[in-house]
Amino acid sequence: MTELFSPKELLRCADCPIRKRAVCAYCEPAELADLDAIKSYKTFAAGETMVWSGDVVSHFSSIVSGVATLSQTLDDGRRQMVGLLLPSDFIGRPGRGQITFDVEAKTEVTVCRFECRPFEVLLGKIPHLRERLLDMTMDDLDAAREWMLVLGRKTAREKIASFLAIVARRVLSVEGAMPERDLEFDVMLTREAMADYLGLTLETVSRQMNALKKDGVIVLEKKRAIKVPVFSRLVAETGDDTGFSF
Amino acid sequence: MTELFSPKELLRCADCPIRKRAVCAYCEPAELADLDAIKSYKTFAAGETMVWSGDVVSHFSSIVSGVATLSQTLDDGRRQMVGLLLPSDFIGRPGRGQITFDVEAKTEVTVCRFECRPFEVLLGKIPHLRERLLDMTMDDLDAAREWMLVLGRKTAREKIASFLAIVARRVLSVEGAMPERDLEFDVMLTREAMADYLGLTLETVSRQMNALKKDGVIVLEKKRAIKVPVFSRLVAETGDDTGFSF
DNA sequence: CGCGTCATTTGACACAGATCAAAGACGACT
DNA sequence: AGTCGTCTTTGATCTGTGTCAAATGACGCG
Repeated sequence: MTELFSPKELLRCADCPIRKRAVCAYCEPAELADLDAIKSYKTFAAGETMVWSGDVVSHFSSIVSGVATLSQTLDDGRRQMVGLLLPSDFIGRPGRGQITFDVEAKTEVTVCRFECRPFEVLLGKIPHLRERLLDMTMDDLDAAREWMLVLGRKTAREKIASFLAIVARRVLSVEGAMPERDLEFDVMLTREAMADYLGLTLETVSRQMNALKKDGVIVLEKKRAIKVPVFSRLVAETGDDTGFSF
Repeated sequence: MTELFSPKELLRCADCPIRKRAVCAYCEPAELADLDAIKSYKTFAAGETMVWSGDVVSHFSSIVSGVATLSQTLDDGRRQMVGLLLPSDFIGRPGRGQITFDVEAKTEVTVCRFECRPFEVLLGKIPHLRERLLDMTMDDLDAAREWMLVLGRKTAREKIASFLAIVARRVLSVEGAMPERDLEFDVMLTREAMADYLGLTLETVSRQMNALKKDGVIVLEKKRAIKVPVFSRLVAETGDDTGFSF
């Protein structure tokens, strides 16, 4: 369980990689100090379940690095991912003790976390915190609704293309600008996890990935490492020209 | 375009049928007076589009009576409903001018609405309003995520059963207690709208409704009027015993 | 009362994606 | 370098839903 960030390196919020996008994004330095006082870091290993559905959670967390997923399971084992958590995403629901989804670390994940009660107190004290939380929740809602269109109405090929386009946008927007050509990134998920996200089987995911590769839409170098020669070509395969905001 | 509620009847918030569940639910009488001062009512005919995707909206609205839907359309006409709006549901996104979904009245709909700017000012002034809006948004997010499981992993029969169970819970919770046996309600949607909600075709919806009827899970009296002899029997058909909170 | 419109049902058939099965690939560990 | 476990690919079939088409029913209107 090696750590990408040691607690020491991160003690100062000013240096935090997610400072500008996390729940604390709107906070002034003085307000940040209040959060700083109650925060701590924790790292989870790849594959570890961070929270089980139904658990009473003790902390709210922001992902600092790594990738986690939110998912639901039916009694007979059918599984659906309902959220993809990347750096700056928030986990937990102020006002509710419970969480109704499993949260799993797909890579090693480091979170910045706050005990529920103290955080809820700050929520009452810091308007900027509330505003950011509401904005993030509304963004999540929009993303979930975009995804319902993908799940309900798109073909397997369109689902894969939509997924890759979303991941490309999100991963690369964390890093900075996104070029139209020759963009490269990693899908950090197994074919099975992609299938769970897309409402498909892993076999279908594999076949469609290879079909997109054969058609030159993507280049697969190391199974998970995707290269997209022309981004608009990928977008054209998603079925809708209107891009996602996820 | 007959009106179920005339503006006059509704002038006083204290008498409002959605007083306890709408965005104003947490407000004190004094706070309510501020909202009262900027509110107005509007009625839409069944079938009317209340907002087009991409529109810059001038008002935020709460549904007072009737049923509306939130939906997205792909270029080639494929359609997915992403929200079912019943009395007390809120339409619009403070902080964003645009809406990215079509909002359609499926029955005659009366809304209580507020101009965006004045409402946003009150949002800054009234903590109870903010809190309620955040709670409602989080409830919507949970509902959307539950629905992703339905869209991604359930069979046609399970989808129909899930839909009926959700509508039963929502419609009847507005009216009061929900009995286990012999509950009756109206699905206010056509087979086509149900199909759009469930990611199915209207033919499949029709077939599965009749299959559930043949198996005695539901009784169909007038196409849209559903009777459920034993509610738990319907829930058993949804594929998951863990009920929905929608 | 008959006509037109719209919602719904029913039937026959096709196909996308699921399922079942097996073989490769790749990395980690000894 | 070899072995084990996990992830991925590939092939052969099956099946749930979609698609196309037409009949039936429900309701308002002249």
